[in-house]
Amino acid sequence: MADTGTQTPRERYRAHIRAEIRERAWEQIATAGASALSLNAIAKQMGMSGPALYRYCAGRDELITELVREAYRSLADTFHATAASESGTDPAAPAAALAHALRGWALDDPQRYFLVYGTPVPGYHAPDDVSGIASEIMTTLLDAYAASPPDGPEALRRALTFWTRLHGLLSLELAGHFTGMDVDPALMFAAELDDLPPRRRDPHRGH
Amino acid sequence: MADTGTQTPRERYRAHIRAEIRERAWEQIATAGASALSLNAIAKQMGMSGPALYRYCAGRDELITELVREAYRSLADTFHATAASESGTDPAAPAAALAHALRGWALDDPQRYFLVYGTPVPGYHAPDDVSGIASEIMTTLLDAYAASPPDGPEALRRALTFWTRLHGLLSLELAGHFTGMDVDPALMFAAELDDLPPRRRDPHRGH
DNA sequence: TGCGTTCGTTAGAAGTTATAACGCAACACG
DNA sequence: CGTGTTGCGTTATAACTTCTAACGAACGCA
Repeated sequence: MADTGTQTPRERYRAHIRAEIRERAWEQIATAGASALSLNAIAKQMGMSGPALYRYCAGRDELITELVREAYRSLADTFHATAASESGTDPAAPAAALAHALRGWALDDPQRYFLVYGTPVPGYHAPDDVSGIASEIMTTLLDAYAASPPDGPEALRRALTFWTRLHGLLSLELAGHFTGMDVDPALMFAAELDDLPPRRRDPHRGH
Repeated sequence: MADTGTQTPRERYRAHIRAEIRERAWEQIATAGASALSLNAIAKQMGMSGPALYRYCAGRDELITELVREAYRSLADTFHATAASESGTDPAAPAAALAHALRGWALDDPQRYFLVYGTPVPGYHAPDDVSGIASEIMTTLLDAYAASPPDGPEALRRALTFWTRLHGLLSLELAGHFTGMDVDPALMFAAELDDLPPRRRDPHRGH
């Protein structure tokens, strides 16, 4: 993006190292969870010893925040791509396409999903740009529902229902709460997706 | 249960200390999350220094497992109590009662909820008795749905839908993903609860 | 009263995050 | 092409953490 060509060798090197740090961090998170992420272990894996890593990242929390940002960005991009590729086809389907994209993204790396939608740390507040990406994701979903009936509040309600229902299903599936319970998550997902657009399209405001 | 009267003074003392340990642990978890739980800090809070705690609990993981068990047990008891108190009243309502009980239990201590349904640690497997309590919870929910139509698979489907939808809503609410999004979680919850029993072929009573 | 169990202590090993100070290599500039 | 500044990686250190080992003292039971 920002003139990659006019990078000094040092900037180039820094970017490379930082990328490798994030890469190793993702590996660790995938195998042992975010709470087990160790800067020291990453440094040793990269052949350098301990404090050298602090040249490239301010600390453990900053690195995790960067990974959270990367995860949000990844989901936002996935949503954008599916929304774009689905814009020409069946105008009633974009929500379904987003649903499948979400499930694929979640199954692709469960811990990445949990980094976005998992247990929050009580004190922690995400930086502004991260919540910006979060609202970007929500907007993409909202657009998918605003397409058919150009109705604000109703589209929001549908988008929220999409989000909460699919998240409930995915979250429990990824956490392994369905194991040994004779239930096919993929089938459940399909069933919920089928139920998703509330059939009562008539003005059902009264609550 | 097992003759509390015939406790030796030492057993009595041990039980008291262990209870205080769990109490302090819950305080820490509520304010800083489970990943920040520190045995050392608990010991200092209790006026004794560090390794003394290892007389009462095998280690950090064992303590967390005990808290997870306590959380599961608490939810199971809440469900049992709700189902029992609701057994005499409206036979179509027990699921709704369970739903409100679940939401109350979740809001009462969000981190306790996440200890049960939050981000899992990839390697960790809960001990048998904990998964026993989990299935006990599911059975209570299942009974609430098996009451009206004595139909196995359909009751399971409804119970699972109850679980996944309400968990999705609660999980996102407790994690704060609705903040700044002009949405009332309580209203959303009521709306989802209203949509819950799929009204396809309900012989007794439509909604 | 005596004896054994159990408790809480301190000491220590092996980790972790994170900072400070130092030497050296690499880059940039005259 | 040399020189100087910048930045990288090192080791040392502090302050944590979990957890084990060994010791003395208190407690309970006979």
